[in-house]
Amino acid sequence: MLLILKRLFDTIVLIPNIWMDAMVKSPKNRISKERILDEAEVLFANKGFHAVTVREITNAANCNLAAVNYYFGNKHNLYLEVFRARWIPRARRVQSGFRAALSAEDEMSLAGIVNALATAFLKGPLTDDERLRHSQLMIREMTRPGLAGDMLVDEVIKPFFGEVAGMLRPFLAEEVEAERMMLNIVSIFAMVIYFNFARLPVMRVTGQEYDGPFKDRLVEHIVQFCLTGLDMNKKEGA
Amino acid sequence: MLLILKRLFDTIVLIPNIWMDAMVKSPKNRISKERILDEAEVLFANKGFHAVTVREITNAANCNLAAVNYYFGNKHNLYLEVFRARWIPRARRVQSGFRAALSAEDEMSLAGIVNALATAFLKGPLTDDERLRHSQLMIREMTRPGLAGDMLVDEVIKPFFGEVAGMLRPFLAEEVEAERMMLNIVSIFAMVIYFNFARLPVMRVTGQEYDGPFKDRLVEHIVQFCLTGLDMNKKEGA
DNA sequence: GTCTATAGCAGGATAGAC
DNA sequence: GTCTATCCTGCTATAGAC
Repeated sequence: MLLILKRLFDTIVLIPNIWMDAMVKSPKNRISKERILDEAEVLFANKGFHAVTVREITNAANCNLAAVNYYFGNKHNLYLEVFRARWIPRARRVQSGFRAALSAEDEMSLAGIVNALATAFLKGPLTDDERLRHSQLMIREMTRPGLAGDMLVDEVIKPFFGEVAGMLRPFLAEEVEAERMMLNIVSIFAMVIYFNFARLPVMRVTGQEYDGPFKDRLVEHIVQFCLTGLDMNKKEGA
Repeated sequence: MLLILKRLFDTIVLIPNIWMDAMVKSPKNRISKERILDEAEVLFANKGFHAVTVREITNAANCNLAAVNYYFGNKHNLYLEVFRARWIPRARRVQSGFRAALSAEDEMSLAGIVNALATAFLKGPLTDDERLRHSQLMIREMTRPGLAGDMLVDEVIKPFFGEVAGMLRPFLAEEVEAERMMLNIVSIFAMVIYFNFARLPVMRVTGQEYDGPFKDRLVEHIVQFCLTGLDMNKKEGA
């Protein structure tokens, strides 16, 4: 029991500091460390934290079992670091892609904003694999908070939602108060995220592969649905 | 020695709490098999297949470790059985709720269908806990196919989507072909499912608890968003 | 910094008493 | 059907050689 308490204490308090020191003092072997982060992200995204073993990671990264503990202290810390060093920077890249697409337009419009959002997240700067990993990790953290979820919401999602809110504001009626504004933004994201991570049921239900042409149709659909809902398909006079 | 201390600790401190929970959640008069299914579902929903141990389940169900293997053969089979015996019947209850709500209306309408869908899934026949569990399990299967995902799509989702498609058909233009029809239905579900399982970020971003009044506003928002998109909030003349 | 070897333990599964 | 006792695999984490 003392051992257990000690382990707990180490995990929460001591190891992160030790690990920070190691990172600051020994920036030599970035390469192994980076490979571990790469492979760990893929595996964590595919299978989840508990389903992945450290052996699996180090084998995939073609390095020694002990390397994870050497560089990251323990498995859980590696998981957090995957978010700090991989997920968050990638989220920022997607956001930059969104801003770039917007600033390329002649003038801002509701359709332009929604289109830029859907495009950035479904076709944006990421490779297809990256995109899948990204949303899988995100979904995992949303369904099971406590591992890295808070960091994710506070540092990435909330600020970005605020930014988008500011962009939409001029186009929406003054009566639309803060809560409704957020619900609208969340709804756009719900669509984008869902079509990203729920490929399997979407493919099964539509009978389509997630190839280029289909993704183009998806973006088009999402933009139209977010702008006008089912209205766009309504029968004349119905 | 440490092992003995830990066992002692478990026995004195942990077991009584678990036992009390078990009395509340799964009264002893339910036969063991049912109690195991009840507790297994809660745990699998909260933590995922790999993060849950058989010991955890049998403790929560207030029965013996060997019971899982006796009744279900192994852990994975128990997981599948949770879907067969709990998830699918509950999904059918939700679907029945949807049909009941619809048949209570004077005449079918687009708004009526969407409203019945959102209501059935967000306020419908389930308790709040059931609803959360239900969507958590669903999301897990969607992000990680192979455990029970196929069964779920084939036996529940696809047939239901077909049914909804038949209902929407009369209200949509003839040009709307099968794929676009499915994308529309998937989109409605994306909204409903997202607001069900992503409570945490939604709460963090809106600053609201998922209480009764907020859920009413959610349903209202979802219906409006699905019917008219952002249009409903658009500034006059924008 | 990298690797081997291993401690120490949790977890799934089973045999067999009752 | 239920329980105890136990096997044994495979895990994380660490010690210590090089």
